[in-house]
Amino acid sequence: MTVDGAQLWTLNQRLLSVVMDACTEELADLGLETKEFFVLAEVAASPYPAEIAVALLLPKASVTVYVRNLVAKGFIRREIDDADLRRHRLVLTTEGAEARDRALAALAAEYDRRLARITPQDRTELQRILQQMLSPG
Amino acid sequence: MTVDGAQLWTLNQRLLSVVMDACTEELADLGLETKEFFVLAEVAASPYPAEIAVALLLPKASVTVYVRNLVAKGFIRREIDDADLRRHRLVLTTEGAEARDRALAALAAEYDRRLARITPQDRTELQRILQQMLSPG
DNA sequence: CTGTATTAGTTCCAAGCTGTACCAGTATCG
DNA sequence: CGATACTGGTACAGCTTGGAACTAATACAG
Repeated sequence: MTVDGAQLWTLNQRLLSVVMDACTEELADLGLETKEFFVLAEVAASPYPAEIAVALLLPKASVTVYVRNLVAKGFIRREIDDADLRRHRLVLTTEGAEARDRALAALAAEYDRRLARITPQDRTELQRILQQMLSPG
Repeated sequence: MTVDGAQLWTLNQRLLSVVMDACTEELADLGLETKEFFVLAEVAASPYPAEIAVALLLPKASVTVYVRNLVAKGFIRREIDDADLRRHRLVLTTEGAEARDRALAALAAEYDRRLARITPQDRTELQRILQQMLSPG
C-alpha cells in the first residue's frame, strides 16, 4: 500500500509549525522576528536581497523590509558591490553571526527534542530522504 | 549526534515551502487562498472555530475571517449547536468537500512528485519517523 | 435566584505584508 | 554614441493578519 502524500504533508507541516511556534519566544529574546531570522540565516549563502528573495520564496519588497530591520538592529551591514553598483552586498556583523548561531541553536534544540524520540539511525534516514525529495528537478 | 538538527529543520522547512508554493496557483483555481484551504481541510476533524484555531495554531480572529470567506464561497455552512448556543458548528457543503478533496489531491500530487524520488519503503519510514516526532509530549 | 468566572465567537484597529509603480545602473544593439 | 530592454532595490498604498476589547451563553458558588 502506498503512503498518502496529503496526510504525510499535513503531518510534516504540523511538525514544523509546532517547532517554530515553540521557538518564537527565544528568537524574540535575541531580538529577531521569525521572518527576519530566516533572512539573517540566509545572508551567508545568498548575500544579495534579490537572491534571498528567490531562495526564501519571498517578495522583493518584503526582503527590503527585513533587511532594513536587520541593518537597524546591527545584525547585517550593506556594502556597495564594486562590480554592479545597483547591488547591495549584505555582510553579517559579528553580532549578526552570533545572533544567527544562537537562533539556529535554539531551533535545533527544539527540533532535537523531537528528534530525540527517534533513533540516530532514523535521523540519518530522515536526512537522506528529505535531501532526496528536495533535490532540484 | 551525527545529524545536525538545524540543518535538518531548514531542509524540511524549505521542502514544504517549495511544495506549497507550487500548489498556490492550483488552489486559487479552486477558489481557495492558502490559509483558507488549511481551515477547510480541518473542518471535518474540528467542526468549531475555536477548535480549528487551536489545531492550526491560528488566532481566533483569523479563523473568523477565513470561515466567513469559506461560508461566502459556499464551501461550508454554519449551524447553531443545540447543546451550546454560543457555538457555531461548521458543516462542509458538497462543494466544500469536493474543493477540499481536489485541493488535497493537488497537494498530494506535488508532494508525490517529490515522494516519487524515494522508494515506497522510505515513504513508510518517513511517515513513521514524522509521526513519532510529532506525537504529544 | 444573583454574582463571578469562563468560554465561543466577533469586531475593531494597529501592525504587518506584498503588488505595483518607480528610480538607478547595466547590457545590448544599431 | 543614443535608444531600448532588463535587473537590483526601494516606496507606498491597499489588503491581510492578529492582539485586545467586547458580547452572548454557560457554569457554578453562595
